This record gives sequence, structure tokens and C-alpha cells, in this order.
Amino acid sequence: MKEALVPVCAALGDENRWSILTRLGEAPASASTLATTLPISRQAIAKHLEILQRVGLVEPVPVGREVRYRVLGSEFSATARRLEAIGTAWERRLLDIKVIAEDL
Amino acid sequence: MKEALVPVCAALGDENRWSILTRLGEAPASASTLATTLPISRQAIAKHLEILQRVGLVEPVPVGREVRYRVLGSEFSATARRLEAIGTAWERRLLDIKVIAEDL
DNA sequence: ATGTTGTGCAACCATTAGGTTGCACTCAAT
DNA sequence: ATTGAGTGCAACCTAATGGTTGCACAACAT
Repeated sequence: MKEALVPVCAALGDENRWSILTRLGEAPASASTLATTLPISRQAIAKHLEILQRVGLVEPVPVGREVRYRVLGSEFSATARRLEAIGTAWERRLLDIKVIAEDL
Repeated sequence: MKEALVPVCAALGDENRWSILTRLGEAPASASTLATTLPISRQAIAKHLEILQRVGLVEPVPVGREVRYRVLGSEFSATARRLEAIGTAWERRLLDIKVIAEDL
């Protein structure tokens, strides 16, 4: 949960990873399964999954000998809240500056 | 406002850009001004500003012959809301699957 | 008129990121 | 016992990214 914000954003900055996340959002799946539909290789997908896992957006769920992954929506919400907080803070600060400037 | 989500996330996936954004969140500033404090060159900063501008996170504010940039908090909020919506949607979907699985 | 400050453009360099192929290993099923 | 599916690891390639320096030009100040 104490995931650094920047790496999470970086992980979300790739189209293929969004394809993977979207698929996982429908239902948990393994790298091999994903590879049957997505236009990139199984190994490429595995790398993406590793990245997504490291930033906490995804979680491995061992099922027998295969490793499925499920998306962690909670981490999305957490990231969203942080962005929201930062955005509104800056917005407010810049408004304050405007007010001060007009007072001069 | 109709900014693509993925490029915005990609833009937010770099530490130096966050340094810039943080500085701009305190007060609008030009590339040259930023360069006096940040550890990278003016040109590097200019490139980052161009990226941030293209995804709508930042806006140029011409002041005389210099070009200051202000951060657009609203775009942060917009991005945050989108992530939130997606995250909760997936969360809910996976819960449904769990319920169905348990029913079997 | 001249120097200085802020920008913009271009070439160039090094590193990383995304992708691929190939091989080895394990576990299930026939 | 052997085949096949699912995984992991490693080497390798290419393109994009982040950074730099150098130069040219406009605008303000001296």
C-alpha cells in the first residue's frame, strides 16, 4: 500500500499494460492465457506483469501449477486519491497567488 | 480535456517531471528559472515542459519575452476521477466473479 | 551600440524499455 | 515413460527516452 506514486504512474504509462489490465479486470488470467489473445509474446506479458506486480497494481494467484493474476482495484483508487489531493492543493495555491497579485 | 489517459500517466511517470510540477505548483515559472534550481539543463526542462503541455498538465503563460508555465490542477483531478472509476469498476467485477464461483 | 538574458532548434550520446527467440525445468495427463 | 502445457531465465536487438552541448536569434537594459 505504501507504493511510490511515480513508479505506479510509469507502470500505467504503457498501452500494452493497459491491455493486460483490462483483460485482468474482466477475469484473472495467466501470462500464457493472455498471450493467446494479445499481440505480444508470453514473455513480454510476463515482464509487464512483473512490473505491475512490483507497483502493487496486480497480484499473483497461484492456481495449480499456473500463476494467474488479478488486478487490485484498491491500488487504483489509492493512486487516484493521491493525484486528486495533489491537484487540488496546487490549484488552490495558484488561486491564492492570483488573489495576492490582484491585491497589489 | 479529452486528453488520453495513458500518455498522461506516462508523463507522470518521471521523477524529474514531478520535480518540475512541484515547483510549478508553488508558483508559475519559466524553463530558465527552473534550471537555476533543478539539477538538469534548461533544455532538458524545456523538453519536459513540452511533454507536460502536450498532455494538458501544464499551460504556457507568456510574460513579456519569457514563457512561464502554470500547472493545471484540474487535469490532475480529471485523471484521478478516471482512475478511480476504472479501479472501482474492476474491483466490483472481480467481486461478482467471486460470488458466482462460490455459488457453484 | 553593445552586452546580457530567455528561447528555440538541432545534433548527438548513453541508457533504458519493450520486445523477441531459445532453452531448461516442472508438473500433469495419457 | 513420454508428451505437452505453463513457467522461468538469459541473451540479444531496436527504438525511444532523457540528457547534453552548441549555436542562432529576439528582446530588453546599459
